[in-house]
Amino acid sequence: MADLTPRNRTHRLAFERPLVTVDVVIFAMHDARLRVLLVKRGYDAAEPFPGRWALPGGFVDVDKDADLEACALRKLREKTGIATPYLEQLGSWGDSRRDPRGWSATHAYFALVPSDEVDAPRSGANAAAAAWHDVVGSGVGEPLAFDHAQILDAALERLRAKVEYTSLPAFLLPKEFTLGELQKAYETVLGRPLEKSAFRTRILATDLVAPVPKVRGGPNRPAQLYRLKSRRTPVFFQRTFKPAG
Amino acid sequence: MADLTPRNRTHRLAFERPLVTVDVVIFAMHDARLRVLLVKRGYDAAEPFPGRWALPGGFVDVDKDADLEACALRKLREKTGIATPYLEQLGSWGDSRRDPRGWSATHAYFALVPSDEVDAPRSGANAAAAAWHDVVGSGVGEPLAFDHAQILDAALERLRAKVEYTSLPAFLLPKEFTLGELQKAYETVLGRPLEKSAFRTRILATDLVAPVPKVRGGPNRPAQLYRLKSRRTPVFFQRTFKPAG
DNA sequence: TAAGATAGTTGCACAGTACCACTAAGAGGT
DNA sequence: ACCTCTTAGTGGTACTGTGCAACTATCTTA
Repeated sequence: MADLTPRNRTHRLAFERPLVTVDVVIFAMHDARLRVLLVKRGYDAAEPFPGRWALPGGFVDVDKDADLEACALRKLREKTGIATPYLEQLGSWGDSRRDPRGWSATHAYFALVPSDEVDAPRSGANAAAAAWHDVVGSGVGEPLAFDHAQILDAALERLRAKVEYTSLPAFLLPKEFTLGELQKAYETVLGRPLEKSAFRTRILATDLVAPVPKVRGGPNRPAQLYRLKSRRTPVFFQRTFKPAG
Repeated sequence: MADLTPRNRTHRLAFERPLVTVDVVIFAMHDARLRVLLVKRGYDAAEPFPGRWALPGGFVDVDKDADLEACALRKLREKTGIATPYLEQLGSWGDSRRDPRGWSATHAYFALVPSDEVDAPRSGANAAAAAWHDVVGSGVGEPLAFDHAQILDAALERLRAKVEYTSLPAFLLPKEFTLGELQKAYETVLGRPLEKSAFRTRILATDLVAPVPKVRGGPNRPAQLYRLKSRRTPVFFQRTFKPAG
């Protein structure tokens, strides 16, 4: 306990180093349902959690990855082909037992991808092993590899909390959308209905969207189409939607 | 690029592993000033950043540390003697260049410690090398080791953002405090004055504090003393203090 | 007794949401 | 042509919490 500045002791570099991974929780919305992309682990019994569903991720490659975010973007691009999603660092989980191969720490990110850019996981080498899963409650209804269920739960909690006061659901929609569709996205993530009037007032009072000179037709009154003013940066509101406490 | 499931490839375990560290941004408030605890790095020129101030932290010890949070708590306890602070994960920073010894990733935490429990850094082996620094703007007015200035900046940004809608400043105060002192803590962190009336209404409307049957005297009207109902869990408000957008 | 200082309250204006009712504009059936 | 259904979009009142400012309360010190 005398060593208060371990970085100063060169021999520490020879100490055992933890495993370092990056995992990405990728959310999308299809048919008014929130979904998350999972990959199925191989059946090689020598590997941990064979056959289990897991978050896309893996070891940091110190030769390929310039930094953690680049590593997360690489995983996401490999799985979905999307290069510029909304990407946010979620947190890190590290302990001696989450991976049977040793002390490991994972850096978790969560991404929101537009529903028109990924209808199906990307075709490719192991693409058959990746699939969208419906989110039900705080998970996907089945156990996941490692502590990924816990990470997914944290991602959902973060997402739902931020949806109360940010424009995050807009990143789950295609480039052009109606205010009705945006409200539906909010309601899907939150799991409760919102007041139409207050919702529209709030959205239009911010600098979030701009109308495009088009409408969406249908078996009823056409709706004005909007686009995001910024495809990457969310807007923060001053209030939450509904007093909850 | 064909390998989409690197965890399934055993030989990866032999790959080079990044260095893994934990750093803690420890905030306290003394005399209505926000301060952060820093440690001075040794002067051994073989080590990176000799003589520079740095955040308390160091390598994860896979034998001692059960998980990341335990590691952060260990660093904090070694430096301040405090065992149960408010502790929140801040984020992680990892890239190939932040540490000249190799690809490294740090897990950063930030802690809020009560002003009456740490007037001075703990005495001990290297205690002389630890000191409280006044926060000015987004830093401490001098360069720090590694990317610690960036981490400190992120911690301040997070703290100031959350102070707008949470009870975090309460964790910087002693066990018993007046509402005036609490308001002063908010104002110190935010750097702007708040309305007394609205502040009191907000605080008392939540389940944050309970009065203790004591008052604090002085050269004026005595003030009611309060204590936190929960010493660890913050309260979230529905609104921010002042519309800013 | 007055002055000074901080504690704590009260009243009014204003902003934004909740709630709810209303109008608008299309498709499709009769 | 008309009615109905459906979703888009607007308007009006009530309520809540903050901004602002003035007011009262209670202590010490001179």
